[in-house]
Amino acid sequence: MLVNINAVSAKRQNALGELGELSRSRIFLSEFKYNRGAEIYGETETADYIYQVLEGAVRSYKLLFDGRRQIGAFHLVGDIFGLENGAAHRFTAEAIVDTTVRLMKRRSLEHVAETDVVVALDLLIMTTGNLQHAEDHMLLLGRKTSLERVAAFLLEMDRRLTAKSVMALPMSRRDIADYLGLTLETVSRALSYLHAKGILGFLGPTQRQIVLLDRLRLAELDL
Amino acid sequence: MLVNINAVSAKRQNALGELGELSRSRIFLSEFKYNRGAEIYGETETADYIYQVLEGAVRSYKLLFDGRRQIGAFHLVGDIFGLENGAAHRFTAEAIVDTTVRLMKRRSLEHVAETDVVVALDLLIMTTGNLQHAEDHMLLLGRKTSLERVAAFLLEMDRRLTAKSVMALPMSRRDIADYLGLTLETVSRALSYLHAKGILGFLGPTQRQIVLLDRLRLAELDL
DNA sequence: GCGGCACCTTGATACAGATCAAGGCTCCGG
DNA sequence: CCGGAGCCTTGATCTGTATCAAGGTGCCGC
Repeated sequence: MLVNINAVSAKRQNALGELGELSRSRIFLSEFKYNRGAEIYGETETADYIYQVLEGAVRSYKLLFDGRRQIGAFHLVGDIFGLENGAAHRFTAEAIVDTTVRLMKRRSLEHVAETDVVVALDLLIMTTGNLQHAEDHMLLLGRKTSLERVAAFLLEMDRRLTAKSVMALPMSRRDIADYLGLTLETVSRALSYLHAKGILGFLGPTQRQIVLLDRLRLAELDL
Repeated sequence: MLVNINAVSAKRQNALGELGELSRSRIFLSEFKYNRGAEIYGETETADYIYQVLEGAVRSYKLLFDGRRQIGAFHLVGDIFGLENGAAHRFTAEAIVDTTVRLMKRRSLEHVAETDVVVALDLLIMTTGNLQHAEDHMLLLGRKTSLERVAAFLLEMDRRLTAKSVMALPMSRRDIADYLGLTLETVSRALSYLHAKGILGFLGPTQRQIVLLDRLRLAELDL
């Protein structure tokens, strides 16, 4: 559901690192805001738009009938998502916190890609990046222990989330668990263990602000 | 390692369903044969060629330092693999049985893609297909039970392997286990359970020939 | 400022699947 | 025909993670 609309407010000049040629074509239409928890699109819905996170964070997931959930990716500031190269979305996307996205019509992008080989290759590069992430995640989900998974998660977020020393995780323990194929209790225990070992520290009153105190030992835990 | 070379033996006119425009450009160079168990390329090797299976079957996998293995995909007759869109391979590929592949230089494909938008879009379609498979497999590895995984595997092989009523699996129980994130014993037990329930039958002296007797009930076991 | 809710941690117990172990079958080479 | 290797099944036991349970903390609305 669209919660709040700020159409065509082009004041933001965000870092478009991965956009390549797309950033040069003026086909991003407008901004939208989604409240925390709001659904951006549902699995199997027709893919009319693609999105870029300007502020906030998004989770993409699949559900089984009985409610088991697998989060395939978190989308952070700057990330592009919803790029399915097909008629229908393959994940449900939800705002984890209040989130602003920029969006464009998928058909106009397709149209450009059909004639402009540079845009087509940009799409290929982005899709390849998504594929590589999924391939690494299969190894994690199929063969790593709970501690290895949590260590890998922290290192991924450390790399992606910010240059600052403090990691402000937007997602809950349950989100992390559903990303790592664990339960929230197991995630919590792994984090407590890393805390006790002096590998990380907690900051705020909530436990979502984490400082990595020993990236080397953390990396040794992720094989 | 290349085991046996049949260069430019173009006698085979295989079904190239997924190749699209690529099948029309005459850039597939030659055929190679790999013995059962032979490595086609290693993880992190530079990706000089891309491959199509003409006969046989191939497994693509990642290893952890202590030997834990995750197979990301099986490549069957007609499948194209080794398409990394980057300098280095991200998996190790091995022949599961004696296997013949057709191969082409990656650079010549890249060269064509840089000018021909149709070829670039073909590459995008193939990469998107690989991504979709990986996304579904993340759900399986993260959230499905052992029985659900084995049921999903059988249905996938039934769909991909042959139109015939008998499924001749080229891979061992250990390969299946490493694809599904299980042990070979758990795979064996799940197959025995499905046999006892009358959902499948075994044929030959070895247990690799399987007949699906009740696809409907099998599909109900895969959520 | 108080009550309730969302979120997190920690402890106790249960269980699915891993591990350890044994034996059977087929194939192959001598 | 025999012996051994590779592969598979089945049984017994173990264990990592899930499940069940209780309690703590911060935050928000009234």
